[in-house]
Amino acid sequence: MTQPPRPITIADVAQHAQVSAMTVSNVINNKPHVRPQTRQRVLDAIARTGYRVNPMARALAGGRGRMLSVITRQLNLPYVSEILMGAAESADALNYDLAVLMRGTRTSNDLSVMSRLSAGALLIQPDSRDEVGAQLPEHVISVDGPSARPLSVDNYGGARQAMAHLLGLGHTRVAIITGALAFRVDPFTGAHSADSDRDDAAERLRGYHDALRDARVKVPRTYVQDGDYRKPSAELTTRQLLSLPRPPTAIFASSDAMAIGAIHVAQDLGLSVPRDLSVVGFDDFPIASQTRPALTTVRQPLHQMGALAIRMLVELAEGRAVPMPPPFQTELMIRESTAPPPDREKAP
Amino acid sequence: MTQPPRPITIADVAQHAQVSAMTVSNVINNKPHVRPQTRQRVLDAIARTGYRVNPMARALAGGRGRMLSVITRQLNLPYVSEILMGAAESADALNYDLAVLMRGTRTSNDLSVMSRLSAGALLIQPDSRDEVGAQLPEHVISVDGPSARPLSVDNYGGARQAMAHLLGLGHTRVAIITGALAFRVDPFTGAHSADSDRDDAAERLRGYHDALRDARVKVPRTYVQDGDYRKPSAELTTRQLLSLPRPPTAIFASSDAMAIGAIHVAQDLGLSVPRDLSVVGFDDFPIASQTRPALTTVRQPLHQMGALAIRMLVELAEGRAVPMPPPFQTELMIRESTAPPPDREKAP
DNA sequence: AGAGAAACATATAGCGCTACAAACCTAATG
DNA sequence: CATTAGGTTTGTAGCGCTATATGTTTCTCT
Repeated sequence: MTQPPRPITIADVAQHAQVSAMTVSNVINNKPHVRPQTRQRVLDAIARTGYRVNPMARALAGGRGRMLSVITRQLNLPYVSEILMGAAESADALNYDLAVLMRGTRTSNDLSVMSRLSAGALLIQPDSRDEVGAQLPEHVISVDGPSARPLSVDNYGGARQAMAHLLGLGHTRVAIITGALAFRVDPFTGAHSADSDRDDAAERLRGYHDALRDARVKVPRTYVQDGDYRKPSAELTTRQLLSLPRPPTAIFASSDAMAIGAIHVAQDLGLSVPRDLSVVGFDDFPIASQTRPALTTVRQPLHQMGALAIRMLVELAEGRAVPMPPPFQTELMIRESTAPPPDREKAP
Repeated sequence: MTQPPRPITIADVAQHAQVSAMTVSNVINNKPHVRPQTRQRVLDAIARTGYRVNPMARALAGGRGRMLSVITRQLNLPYVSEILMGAAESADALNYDLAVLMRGTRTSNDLSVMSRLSAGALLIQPDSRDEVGAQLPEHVISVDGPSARPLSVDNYGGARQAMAHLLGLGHTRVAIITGALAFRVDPFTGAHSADSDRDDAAERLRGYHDALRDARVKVPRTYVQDGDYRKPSAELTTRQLLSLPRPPTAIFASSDAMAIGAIHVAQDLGLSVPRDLSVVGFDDFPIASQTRPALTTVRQPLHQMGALAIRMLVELAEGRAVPMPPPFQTELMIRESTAPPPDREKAP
């Protein structure tokens, strides 16, 4: 067991440079009032000794580190990793370090680590009352969840984009597979109220309804099917949709995973996508462009959101005020899974 | 700007419990020699005050925290996130916290944070001389890269599994698209030597060759095509393979992404997979089972590797010796992209 | 040249925690 | 009943750094 050599401290550097420890500290932190010549001497000593700051000591002593953290529950979701990569890029550019913390099942004790060690935190899908969020709201930004500073996507607008595309193509029989609608059913009154914090699915559904209404297109109630963002739910509901007496000619799926599920079911039933059925997804995950047919989908600017969140965090950390940006706009990625409805090709 | 109230310290708790700070520390750390009654009193005080340890102070003072870190460069790769999720699960079960650090482009200063704050680190695809790895090798385990304690997958065996399957199906015209072969070409002598640290691709290729040799199957040199693990490279080479005068009836792709690329090209050329062409991938990423046809592929137990790495790290952290496990065995996931060669169906 | 103001450098005092060793209690011995 | 062994508790002394205040220079201006 090799004993790691005693780490170099600020005092060692001070000795080498023939200055006080404080001066070394001042140099490290780019404080003013250090003569260039002295600064250089210290810098040399740092290089010579191979000194590195101990962020813990620094944090303990009151200074905040140049580290930001992202706190999330899952990691293997494209949703999360997209945000993360945007955040990482941005952090790198701003010369901050990024730590990703996965909170475990129970509330993590050491969650406080980062909240103290880092200058700020980005929360992805935080709980209603996330500890960090509650404890130091002024250094926290959240995506897809409540906090003092939530970043949001214009889900409603995205849905309208998707519907405008479909409607524009001539579809009138457009179904939707919703995301997980976050309704809480009161066990006593039976009343169910939307969880206003996590309403992406509902917003997309609203976009669907409004688009239909504005276009004066009427669809049967059965065209609205509940999904849960995941593929199996879409497979089930697509089968139901396609076995309807008057099946839809287009499906707006509230996630890419569900869109892919819908396409697979359609193909299994001998239908061609997009000739017989158009499908639009939501998210634009990396797979979306890799499937056959490549998926037409609503792109969420997750990468940019991650990047912006970090930039805002840095602003906050460095004491500047930051205005909250408006909801992020989505972008419709038109690829191969949508086409005019078969009717039209026959009719005119 | 609400000033966060001064955080509760060990001293506050001590005062509440009418004991010394040291006793509180002893209780927190489950040290022996604390009377149950006293312990309880302290525990109550902790609950009452809402005290939480300050991991930085603890780390500074010499104790190592219950935190492990994973250090990686990328996050949006299925490869990485699979390992990560395994690690997260395991860490959670062992009551450790997990921090994921993304090292930026330059060597991160605060990389040392975790190496000091955490009890150990798992390095994913570390550089040849990663700082943490070099500085405290006794607390580091790596996956897919050099370190004192590298975890490895039996790439050779995996390739042989894939080939045995193909050969068993009756294929004799089997091509391979290799991964990124890490050869370094000496600019002077022209000699090229394999980078022994990152030899996955070469190992898979060796498995391919040996399987062919053992089965006494001869294939033209053109059946070995260089890829780089990514889809575009496979699309290019598959086109070449299929335009050969005697095209292969099966392709062993060294990654799932490349396998999917191969399938798409084949489909574009009007071939049916697996009827006209069998394709085997390597990795078994989540997408593999979601494609049509679902991909037959060699599964790397990444999840388990992540989980084991953490378990080993905990052992190391707690002072026990851990033997290095043998290379992880792969598993062939037989799905829909492989079938007997068309020849056979005609011939007999 | 001397006063005052900058600019520069340094001592001091912790941040919250844990080793370590010393002190304090029991209760079981001789 | 003093002695000792053992468990139990508590000071003391930092860990490496920074805020603050307090010295030093050095420069500027009259």
